[in-house]
Amino acid sequence: MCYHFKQTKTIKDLEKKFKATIDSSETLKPSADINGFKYPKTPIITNLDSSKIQLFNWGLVPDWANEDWKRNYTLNARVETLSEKPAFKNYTENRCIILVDGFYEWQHKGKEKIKFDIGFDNQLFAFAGLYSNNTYTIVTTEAKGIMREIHNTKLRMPFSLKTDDDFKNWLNMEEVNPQYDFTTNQLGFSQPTLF
DNA sequence: CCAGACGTTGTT
DNA sequence: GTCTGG
DNA sequence: CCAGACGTTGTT
DNA sequence: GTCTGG
Repeated sequence: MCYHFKQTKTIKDLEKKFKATIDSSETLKPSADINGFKYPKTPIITNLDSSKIQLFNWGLVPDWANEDWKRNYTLNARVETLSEKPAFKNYTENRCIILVDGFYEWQHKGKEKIKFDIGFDNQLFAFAGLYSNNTYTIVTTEAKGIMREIHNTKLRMPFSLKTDDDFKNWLNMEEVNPQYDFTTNQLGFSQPTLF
């Protein structure tokens, strides 16, 4: 799963990395602590117009949902069942990528929980996502590589995209595999990295 | 048949 | 809106 | 979809 | 076996 990530880069950095422009009327708030449970607006790119960076709210709300829709439960979407779930099946072609430079997971060690900052050397990358109206969900997949050590209870990780081809393939419904050669940074302890 | 769900798996 | 548990 | 009913209508 | 309430 993925409920906490960071997007600390500037508009200029985003535009350069993703070869897209952001509408100046939008207010981008770089943050090292983006919490899904607050349904924040964060930068994404949709397959409708990949030349534009837009700000959508995290937590997908289906068209038919009423006002008490629990967005907590649509922060993530399992890639294995996207086309089966009522909340997601209509949106499997509403592809988007979520622009980030890292995310957080807590490794369980006995009773302790150790926080990790995970990414690709703090460089911008993206999560695979789906959107409905102005909301999105982050697609998750089975944990691989180092994520199996860190997210050692649920064994899930965000479906991460790193290269221009990855971005394009996800948006165009082409085959794409998640990247998982993450760099990690243990927070709150002396040693900066593990493994 | 229809009311109720529809989703994921948290650190605080 | 569609699916499903009861 | 499946567990559970599936019957009648007495007074003792 | 078939119907139906939940």
